[in-house]
Amino acid sequence: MAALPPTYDPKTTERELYARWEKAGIFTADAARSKRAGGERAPFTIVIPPPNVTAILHMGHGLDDTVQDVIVRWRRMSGDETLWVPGTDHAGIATQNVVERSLAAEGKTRFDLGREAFITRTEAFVEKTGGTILQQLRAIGASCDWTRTAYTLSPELSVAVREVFVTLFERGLIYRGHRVIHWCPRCLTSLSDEEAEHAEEEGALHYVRYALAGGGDAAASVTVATTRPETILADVAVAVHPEDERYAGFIGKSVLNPLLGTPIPVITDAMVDPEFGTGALKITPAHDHIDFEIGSRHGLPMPSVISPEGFLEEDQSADGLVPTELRGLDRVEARKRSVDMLRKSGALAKTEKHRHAIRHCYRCDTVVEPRLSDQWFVRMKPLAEPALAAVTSREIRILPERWEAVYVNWLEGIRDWNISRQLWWGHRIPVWYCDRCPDPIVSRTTPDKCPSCGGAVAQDEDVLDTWFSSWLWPFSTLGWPDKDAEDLRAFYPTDVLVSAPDILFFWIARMVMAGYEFMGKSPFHTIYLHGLARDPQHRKMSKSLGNGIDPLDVVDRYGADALRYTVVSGLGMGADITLDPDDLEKSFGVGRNFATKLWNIGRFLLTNIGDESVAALSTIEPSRLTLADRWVLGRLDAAIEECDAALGSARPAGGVWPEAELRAGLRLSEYAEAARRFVWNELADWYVETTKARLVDGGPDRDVARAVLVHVFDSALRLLHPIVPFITEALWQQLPGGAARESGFLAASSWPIRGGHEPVHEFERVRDAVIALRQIRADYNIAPAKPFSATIVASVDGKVYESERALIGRLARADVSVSSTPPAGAAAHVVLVGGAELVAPLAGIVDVEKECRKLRLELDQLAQQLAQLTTRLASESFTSRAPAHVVEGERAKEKEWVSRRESLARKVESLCG
RNA sequence: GGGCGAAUAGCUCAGUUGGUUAGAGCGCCUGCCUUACACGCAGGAUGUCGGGGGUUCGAGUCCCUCUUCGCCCA
Repeated sequence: MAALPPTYDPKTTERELYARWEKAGIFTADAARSKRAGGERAPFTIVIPPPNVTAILHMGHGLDDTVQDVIVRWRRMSGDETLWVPGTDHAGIATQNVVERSLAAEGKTRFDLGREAFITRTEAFVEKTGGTILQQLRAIGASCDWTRTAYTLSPELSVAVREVFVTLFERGLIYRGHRVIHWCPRCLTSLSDEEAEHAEEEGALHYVRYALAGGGDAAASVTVATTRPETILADVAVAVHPEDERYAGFIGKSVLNPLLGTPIPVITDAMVDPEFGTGALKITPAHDHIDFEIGSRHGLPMPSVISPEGFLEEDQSADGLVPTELRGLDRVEARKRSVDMLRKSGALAKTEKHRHAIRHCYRCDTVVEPRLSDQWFVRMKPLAEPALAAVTSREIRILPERWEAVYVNWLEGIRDWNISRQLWWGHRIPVWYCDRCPDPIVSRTTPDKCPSCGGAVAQDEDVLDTWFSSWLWPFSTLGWPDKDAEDLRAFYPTDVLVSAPDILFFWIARMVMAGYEFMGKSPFHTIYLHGLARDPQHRKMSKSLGNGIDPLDVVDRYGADALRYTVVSGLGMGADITLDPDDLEKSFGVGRNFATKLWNIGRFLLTNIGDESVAALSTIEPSRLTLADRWVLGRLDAAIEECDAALGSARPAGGVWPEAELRAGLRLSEYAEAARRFVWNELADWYVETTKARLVDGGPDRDVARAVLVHVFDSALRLLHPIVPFITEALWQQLPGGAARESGFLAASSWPIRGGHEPVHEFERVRDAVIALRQIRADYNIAPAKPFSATIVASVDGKVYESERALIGRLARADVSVSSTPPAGAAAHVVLVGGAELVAPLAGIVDVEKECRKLRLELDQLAQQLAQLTTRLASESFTSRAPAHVVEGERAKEKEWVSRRESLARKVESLCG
């Protein structure tokens, strides 16, 4: 066998291994093997949150897709027919923006090209640069089924989108509405509520006097507080709360628009908050959501004075309303000018600072403009009900639990979803209008003439919100609307949806709704929401802040396994992960170090086991196993159990999560820690050390050690494979018999199961004795290589020390004897856990003072704790009320502590007088 | 303004239904290149579990309250 280098080199391994996995078809699911399609295996499906087709991999993907891959590899090894569906999202606004920017560089706009040419150009762009991210996912080891790669704008998925639109229209759940929506003046499209994000900003609240019209009391006026004085031009009323006595005298009268001098009525509406500002609200129905509602109720006109691009402009609804000095100004500029004008005319009473939440476009961060327009909406209430019930009935669980409240809260206050976008890149709305007939034509197939009158038809200009295609992702990717599609039968419902919480509403909740509406079943049973990648200042990683980390950079420097291990071990349930873009070594050294450690354990094994065949553990006569052998096998079982417990159930057995499993499972960091602890702190630190002499000594015991080592390391590699797939595969392939076992790939091998090995507590005595000897060595600065002698004084049960005497001595590099009486003379002392004493006569160097100080301190601390324990046990209220096993445990502890205290006291007595 | 959540070692975080002498990684201190590993080994230090009150035999864990911070929705 070739000599292995002392550090693992991911570069020479990872790419080649991935290619071999892919070529062997390990990631390709077979629908026929799914139980739902008559096969033998339980299906397990994850659909990837589709990244934007033009995106490149960032740390958010690195995190999200690592989590999915860990889960998927775990299930694949556990024998499920596992499918991880990859794909991309056409990302309407984002992709259109990118192409428009490239056009702008040529001095052109999309309107110069025209719709068709623009789409052709965008398609070419996507063709060329799109899907890069799918290639990048391979570099981090993502075991997606690439034969099923999907795309939201593919012909297949477009059929699903059209089917859903038409069906919902037929069910009365899609309608066209004329109302105020969120409008991005930069993207020139409407946005849904979710896409218009809140951000707190320092603004100003202007108090403006509206004088009473018609002479009379010249001093009488109503003062209105507004953050948007430039919209005063489009005011059509002032509203007050009907029970607000302050304004009782004004109701039904008119006040003068302070910028235009035209009269507008004072009306009452219960929606007005008397507590806010002055309690009087100016009504501008075309430029505010609430004003629109009030305006509609009162049948008021709705003039609009702001253009789609956000400039003050008149249109036919607002003929003559915009004075020349404001005309053509941008919103912000117009606001300043309006304030000046109001100040000059004396209408401005005062201006206050005002913190308030302003909505911004989630794609370009431009301040959103409320705009009156015609849009298509989905009626959400009926869709929300099953989605809500799914969580309360435990068909779906959300991890971590706290997001469940957020989900419920959102669904309970759900509002209709604006799905039309004034873009060109996306699914064109399947609605046509006839010149002569009033009703729109909503159709699955593209009509060439009006079905009623045979006249010409024109398709709706708008496209659908991208999320209107991605909410179908769990079934559209599996072949729906073909209800007999093999994949759909075999793999729907899917199992776990892994994502960050920021798209809980955009995407996840809507997928649940679509799942129930079109499949009659929830699309998945578990929603796993992980945290976000943040920098050391705790800021979210983002392109604009420049604090991102390129996962490929990390892979290049430390390997994919280092990236994955770092992410998984640092990702507590729902917790954010902190990574430093300026110090990758600090951030990912943890993972790299772990990989190297694993590599070196393998290196030790492979170089010391030799080329002769290794016996299967099952063929080893149990009586030939040493204490250490039995101990490590017991620890392996414990580690498997801990990993299984941390990962939890793959699915709810009866379709509904039982209470006990509802919050359990998918604790990936605990799984990683349990596996790490076993491999590093138990296998490497202790067991491997115990085998060194046995491997050198030869003889039949050598074969026992070799068998146990190979078995235990093989199992450890299996346990770790989902987290660090490359290095475990590379090592496993070299293990004696490795590649010949099972399918030839660890990635396709089985998850370890416990071997029924009892825990071996006696070995803890060995460890304690070794640690105590090392303490003495450190305390007295005895050089590591210099041997010293020590006696273990065990008055009662010294059997373990007797039988493991040589091992203890070797691990501590000391000459150990066991006796029932302590040796005479000055010595260093440690009282061991079970009450045995360790005495090391160190002629000439023992510091009796120091020994006494150490022992007294220990005795004091123990006495104190023991006193508390004794008091507790003496208390009737404790012994009678606490559960029996707790009391029992405390009694056992007391017994042990008493014996230890006696040993310590005796020692102090004899040594310190 | 409404809702949800967080506060545990210098840092990042575990701590599942109340019952261990409160843990891990990183960092820190001391000594070691002991031929698998210095990306390592051995030994060590570090916590009034945000403040206050309560329930309980028993509270990091449950309740109330205050402080600070975060997220979501108006």
